[in-house]
Order: sequence, then structure tokens, then C-alpha cells
Amino acid sequence: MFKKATKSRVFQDVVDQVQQAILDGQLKAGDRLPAEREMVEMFQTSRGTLREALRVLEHKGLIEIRLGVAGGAMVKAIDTEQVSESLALLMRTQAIPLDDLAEFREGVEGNVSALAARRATPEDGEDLRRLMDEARHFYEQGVEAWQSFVQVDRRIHMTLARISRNAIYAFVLKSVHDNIPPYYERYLQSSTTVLEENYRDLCDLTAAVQAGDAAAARRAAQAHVRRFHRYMLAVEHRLTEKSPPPSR
Amino acid sequence: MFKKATKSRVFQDVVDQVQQAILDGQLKAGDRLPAEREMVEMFQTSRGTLREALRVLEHKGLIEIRLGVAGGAMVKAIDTEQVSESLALLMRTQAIPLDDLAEFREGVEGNVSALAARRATPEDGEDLRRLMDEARHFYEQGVEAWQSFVQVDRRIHMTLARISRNAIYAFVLKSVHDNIPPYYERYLQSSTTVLEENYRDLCDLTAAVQAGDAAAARRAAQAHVRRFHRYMLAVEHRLTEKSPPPSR
DNA sequence: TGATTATAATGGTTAAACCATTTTGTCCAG
DNA sequence: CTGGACAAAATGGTTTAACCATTATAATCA
Repeated sequence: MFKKATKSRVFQDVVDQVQQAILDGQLKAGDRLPAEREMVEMFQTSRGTLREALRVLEHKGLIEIRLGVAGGAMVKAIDTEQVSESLALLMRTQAIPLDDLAEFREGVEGNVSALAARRATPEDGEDLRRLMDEARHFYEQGVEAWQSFVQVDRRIHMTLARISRNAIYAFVLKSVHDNIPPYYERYLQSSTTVLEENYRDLCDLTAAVQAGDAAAARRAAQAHVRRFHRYMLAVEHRLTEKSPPPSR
Repeated sequence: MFKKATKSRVFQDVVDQVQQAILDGQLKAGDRLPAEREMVEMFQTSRGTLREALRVLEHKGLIEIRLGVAGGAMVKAIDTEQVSESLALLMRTQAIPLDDLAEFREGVEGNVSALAARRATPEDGEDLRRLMDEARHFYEQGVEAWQSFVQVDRRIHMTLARISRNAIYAFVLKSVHDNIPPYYERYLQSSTTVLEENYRDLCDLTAAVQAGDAAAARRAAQAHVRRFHRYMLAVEHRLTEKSPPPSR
């Protein structure tokens, strides 16, 4: 199946050959690659070099490696994991301005909520109802349960992305939300007012989606994100004791 | 909720430590990591294991490795390369439906164009004018210059993302557009009609942005993407000789 | 029969050596 | 003094051989 590896970096050649075999369909998800010591002979290379190649393939999300007898490298069905991870790295290192993040969320979550409203099935509505039950439960417990409330909030956003039935929106939003916690930690100091406002936003949003009202869902999502942003700006203002930056 | 507590793999620990140092700012872009044989002592591991870690870090886009004396591992400024690569893998394995791509573009490019219309400066308008001059030049050359026209089209989209002054929209759109070419190759068979429609779309779009008309810019961008999508569906229909899938 | 233990196959790690590439400095011819 | 050839050194890339850790399966025993 594999031929001798020749290139300036041998491991790269191995990576390319295996990836090509997967993309060509010669290797399908669930298939098991030969054991390392066998592949070493097929590629005519050393085990160290082969393992560097396997490491790259693993990180690409193309294979999964398990220990023990009957273990080894299995071809994996590609998912959005790697895109999410690299997107997350980009966002964390690019020092994205808070304004940009809020603006992006406002636009994208607006789009997603509108799509979700158009496509929500009765089952989706049921999922949202259950989540809102949880949210109300924590809301009624007051600021003590703030963290739990935020987690439910996050799950509601992810659920809306799923309901939108669009894989790209789903993993883009997942990447964004995976990187919001640092912002939360820095800015969010909860109060009963904030908790109540957030809860009402979620009520409006899920109600609009369940009613299939795309325009209202978009407006509710945007209002929710915008409120969140204004609140963070206010906290920043209090923290720095300077005049707030002019809104653009 | 919890991840595995024990780190059975040494190289993963090395990856995590280096990545954390970069994210924490202890290592900045351009900094050079110690030589392999030095790091081996710092991490108290073997060279093979260390190199597996370096391979992963390299593939993550966090470091760049050069040969020879004065070579070694340099910390890299993260770009959209890795996102693009993993996105390309997803698309090549058709894990992402064409409909999702078109829908995402329609929503996001609509948002971006609306923002661009609100924020375009006279200099930005000048940039767009120059690009449209190029586009007209290739348009007048007819279908022969189709590829050149497509390239200008792409630059116009990227310029709009820049004008939107939002870093997230910019790199998300760049990642998407970096992965559109394969779709073009598969589906696009140009004709004078398609060329003209595309040119007119761009005229409408840039005119709206230059005029500062956000709503018109959004509509123009969405119409442009939607037309593109419909055209690809039509080609697919001709190719498969089956009835087109029901629009959702 | 069921629990325990041994076995073997697999990935994970270590160590030491050598090869290939590239920069840098040195030396010699002109 | 200059310029080019060449040697030296530092670095990543590769090989080899052995051992350790994990785990499914087979063998064993109460």
C-alpha cells in the first residue's frame, strides 16, 4: 500500500502518503493502520521518524491512536475539532478588541437565530423549553447561581447554532464561545439586575425561535449581545476610572 | 465536564508548557527556543520525545523550524494558515455541505458589507474604485479573462472585510475564501452571461458601500452570493442529470 | 464457572550515534 | 587589501536498539 519515503523531510512524505490514501478513499474511517513496526518496513524509515509523522496526522484529526494490544492508529472521521482549535488559537493570540468580538457576535448570532427560527422543529422547541426551565431555576436562585446560569446561557446559544442546521455557523460560534470565558472572568460581576435582564433576553429569544419569527429572533439575539457588550464597557469604565471610549 | 487527570504522554506535556508560555507572553513571535539538545535537559526527556512535541507545535503554527547553525525553532505569529488547512480538509471530505457554505457566506458577507458601508473612508472608496477598474478591464476581455476576473472579485471581498474594520470578520472570511477555489474548479464554467451578472453585482455592491448605504450593501452582497450558489446548483443539476434538490 | 494470572502485541520512551544543512570564520592566492 | 575557496561548528534530521507501560486475550486455578 505504501512506498518508500523520499523527501527533504521524510516524515512529511509519510504524512502526505497517508493523508492522500485517506482522501482517496483507500483508507476509510474506522480502518486500522498497520502497527508502527510494520509501517517502518513499508516506508523504509526509522520508528522515530514514523512516529513524528503519526503525531502530525493525529493532530490533523485524521487518525486516533490507542494503547495496548489491539490498539494502534485508527482512521478517524474528520470533524470540526481542528478548525475550532486553530480558530481558538487565532482569537487568543490576536488580542481581538472587545468591540470586534461583540460586533461579530451580534451579527453572527443574529443570523443564526433567524435561521433557527425558520427551521426549528417541535423537538427543537422542546429542547429549548427544557433549557429555559434550567435557566429559570438558576435565575430564581439569584446571584449565587450566576455561574450555573451562564453555563446554561452558553448551552442555549450552542443549541440555537445546532437548530440553524448549518455546520459552519455551528463551529464558528463554538470557537467564539470557547474563548469568551476569559472575557467573562475579567469583566462580569453579576448583579440581580444583570441576571434579570439576561433571563428576559433569553425568554424573548427562545420564544421568537419557537414561534418561528425570524426577524424577532434576530432582534432578540442582537439585543442580548449588545446588552452584554454595554455592560462589559461599563465595568471597564469603573475599573479604569476613565471616560468610556466613544462608541463607534 | 472533566478531562483526563493524568498525562500519560510526555510530549503532550511539553507541547502544553511551550504553548502556555507563548499564550502568556513569556515567548513572543520572533523569539528563538533553545536548541533541541538544551531543551532535552530542561524538560528532562529524550530527544525523540521532544521532537514529537516540536512537530505538533510546528503543525499548530506556533513555531517555525529552520535548519543549520543559527537555525532552530522560532516562535511564529499565528496566522489563518492552520484554520484554512483544517477547513480545507473538512470541505474536501464533504463534511460541509455546499448549501451551508453558501448560506454562511450570504449571512456573513451581508454583515461585513453593511459594516463596510458605514465605515468606508474616502481612501477606502478610492481603493474600491481601483479594484473595480481592474474588474471592468477583465470583464471587457470576456470569458478568456475569467480567472483574472475571479481573482479581482476575491480581492474585492477581502478589501470589504478590511474596510469593515473588524479583525474577526476579516480572518474568518479569509479562511473561507482560501477554500473556495476547489469549488470554483468543480462547478464554475463561465459564460458571458455569468460574467456580466457578476460584474453588475460588484458594481452595485461597491457603489452601495461608497455611498454609505448599509442596507443596500447588505442586499447587494447577499444577492451576489445567492446568485453564485444558484449557479453552482444548476451546474450540479446538469452534471448529475437528476432533479435539483428541494430548496430549504 | 468465574475470578485470577500470565502472555503477547501494541504504543511510549530512552540513549547514543551518525548524517545533512547552513552560517561563520579562516586562510591563501592574486 | 580583496575575494573566493574551504574548513569548522552548531543545528536539525535520521537511524538503531533496547526497554517501559498499557491492554486485550488466552491460560490457569479454586
